[in-house]
Formats: sequence, C-alpha cells, structure tokens
Amino acid sequence: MVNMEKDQSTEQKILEAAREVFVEKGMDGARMQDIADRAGMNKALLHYYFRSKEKLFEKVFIEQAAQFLPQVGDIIMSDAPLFTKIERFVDVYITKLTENPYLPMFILNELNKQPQSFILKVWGERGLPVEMFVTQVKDEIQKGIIKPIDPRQLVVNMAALCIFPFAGKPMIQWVTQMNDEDFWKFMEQRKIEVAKFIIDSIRK
Amino acid sequence: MVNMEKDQSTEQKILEAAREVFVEKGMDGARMQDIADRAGMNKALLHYYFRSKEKLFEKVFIEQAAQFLPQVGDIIMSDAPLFTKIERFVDVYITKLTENPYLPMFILNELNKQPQSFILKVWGERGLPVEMFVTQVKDEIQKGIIKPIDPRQLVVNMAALCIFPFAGKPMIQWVTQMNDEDFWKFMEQRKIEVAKFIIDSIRK
DNA sequence: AACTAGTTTAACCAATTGGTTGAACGCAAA
DNA sequence: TTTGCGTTCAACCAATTGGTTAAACTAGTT
Repeated sequence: MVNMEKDQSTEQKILEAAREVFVEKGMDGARMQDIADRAGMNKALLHYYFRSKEKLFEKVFIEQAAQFLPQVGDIIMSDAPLFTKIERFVDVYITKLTENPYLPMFILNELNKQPQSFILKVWGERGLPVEMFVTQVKDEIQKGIIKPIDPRQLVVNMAALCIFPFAGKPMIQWVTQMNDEDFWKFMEQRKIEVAKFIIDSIRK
Repeated sequence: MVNMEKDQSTEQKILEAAREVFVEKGMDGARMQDIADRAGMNKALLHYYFRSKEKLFEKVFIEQAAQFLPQVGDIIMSDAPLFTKIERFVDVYITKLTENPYLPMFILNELNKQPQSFILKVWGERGLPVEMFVTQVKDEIQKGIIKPIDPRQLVVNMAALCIFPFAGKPMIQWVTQMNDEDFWKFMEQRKIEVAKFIIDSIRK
C-alpha cells in the first residue's frame, strides 16, 4: 500500500485548512479553492478525500461542535459541590474558548442556519444529561443554601456569561474602547469574576 | 414627477425584502434574486435603486444595527437609580429582541466578518456614552450599596444575559428539550429573572 | 397627440465556484 | 524492469450569481 501515513497526513492537512476557513468564513463564505490553497495542494484532492463541500463541512463542524459542548459536560455531571462546579465550569470553559475564540460564533451561527435536523445529527437526539445538575440545584434550594431559581435559567446564565463575550467581542471592544490586549486581560479576569458573579447571586 | 410615493413604496419594498433575506441568510448566503422574488419585482430594480449588493447590505445593516444598540442607550444614560436602570434595561432589551429574534445573530455574525472599519462606519468612532453608568456604579460601590465590581464586567454581563439566549436558541432548546412555546415562555420569565439575578449578585 | 423623463422588465454577460476527468506520478510487489 | 494501484494535478465543465443593457412602459407636460 502507498498510503497509510501519507494518506493520514494529507487528510489531516485538508481538515486543518478546512477548519480554519470554515470557522473564519462560515459555510457560505468558505471557498474550496481557499481551503486547497491553505492546505498547499490541488483542489481536486479535497473532493478525492471528502467528495463534496457539504461533506467536508459536516466533518469539520461535527469535530468542532464536539469541542464546544461535552468537555464541560463532565464538570457539570461530576459529584462536586455546586459552587465548586460553577467555579470549574466558568474557568475551564473560558480557558478553552480563549484557545479557540472564533468557535462560539461559528457554532452558534451555523446552528441557526442549518436545518434543525442537523443539530440532532451532530449532537444526538437527547440533550446533555443535565438532570443531575438540576436535582443538585433543587436540593441546595431546599436545604436553604441558595435562593430559589429555575435551574434552566441558571444553566443558560452560566452559558451566556461564558460564551457571549467571544461572539460579541467586536461590539464589546467598540463599547468599552478596549484594544485586543485589554480585552484578553479582561477575559482573564472574567474567569474568576463570572463565577463570583453567579455565586453571589444565588447564595443565600 | 413620476415617482415621489411610488418610488418610496418600491424602495421600501426592496429594503424590507432585503432585511428579511440578509437577516436570515447573512451577507454571504443572501441572493439578489431571492430578494427580488420576495419583493415581487425584477432583479435589475435592486441595482437601479441601490447599485450593488454591498451597498444594499450596508443600508440594511446600518438600519438594523441602529435598532440593536441605541434604544437601550437612553435607559443606561438616564438618571434613574441603578437597580431601576437594570430592571428597565433587561425588560426593554429582551422585549425588543423578542420582536426581532434573529437580529442578535445577524449583527454579531456580520460584525465578526466585516472588516473592523465597518463597525466604525455603522456606529461611529466612539463607543456608547457609558461613562455616566460607570460613575454611577462606582458611586454605589463607594456608598456601600453594592459590592465592588468592575463596571465593564457588569455591562458585559447585562448584555450577555439578555442577548445570548437569542443567538443560542437552537443550542438551548437542544440542551433543555424545550419546544418553541416553552422557549418563549422561558424568555418571558427571563425579563424579571435576569434583572433579579443581576441585582441579587451585586446588592450588598 | 406627441414628447419627455423616470421606472420596470427580459435577456444577456462575465466572473466565480463546486465539481469532474483523464493523464501523470510514485512507490511497492512481481 | 515492469506492472498495478493509490495519489496528485492541470485543465475543463456546467451552474450560479452579481451586474448590465436596451427596449418597453407609465404618467405628467406641452
């Protein structure tokens, strides 16, 4: 056989280039020629390995979508105390997204544009196993440790406070007149500020 | 003259159709033919009135971007007490965005893709006059009414909690298994829950 | 009725783009 | 060395798309 590792290498080169272009430009804005150029090869190779733009996009999107969610699933499903979970969630999520700042915009945008069936193909039928977290919140409410709150609202708040700044970066920088350096320092602070903000809100 | 009101009508029809298509599909995904079809007229008319796709897009975007920000500027700049401001901000913003749920995704997405110069052309050089709000927050901190917090973090938190759910709707619905009816009920509750969440967090 | 100027349309055009094809290439087995 | 098969590429193709044009239409003016 000729391939085996050369194949892997080429395929990986394509996937990496495709990731860059798709994440930056989106499905509609991405050009196969652009991907080929970044991968340093002929455009026909993209079709040789992945048949079509849609297929290639789906491969890239599934991989990126996987990075966007489940890494935090473990934290939220662990048996740590609620406040610890919140602190870990915020820190890990903001850290992860800082390494891949365009990811939120990419995922959010494509999820809004692709048909609803697409999300099921990517993430499966049922949502995150968030029940454990929900019962934990209800428990802490009953024990009188935290104020009454709809657990779903809490989850969305946690996600919003972590994810939004990446999608809204240009707007935030315009409003606050921060340059890039300021912004990333600001995000570094958020790793503790957001956790504090949430816990301060729900603690009795 | 022939036009005067017929002109207005045609131009408005185009702008409305363009708004629908651009907001739904984005600049890259939008098709001039699609806009013409929705406006019920010949494609050449789009160019007759707006020269090019870019020009038409810019017109639409500027109008939508204006709706996205300044309506809340008044609230934040008013002389109401801080907690009242927060309550009003959250209620008005979520209400407004509910009427135009695709707006956040559209603005956020295009702001990330268009060159940085574009945002200045759309919203002007300087950010929102948020200084008054910042000093107000600092005052309340000094008076011991609220806990110490970076006012910028507070502003971003407020924006995040209001805007994110619209951009993240598909993801939220997948995670929480809410259908559309559930979701909009959930958003209705947010109008008070988010304000409570924020105020509970910063109140001493 | 004839003229004029703004408006609307069908047909057309050039460029871009996703995708295909057949030939060339390279390496291992025979 | 030759054969064979997986890989790579230049050239090509058909469809789409933003944009143009020249003719037709409409209504106010003379």
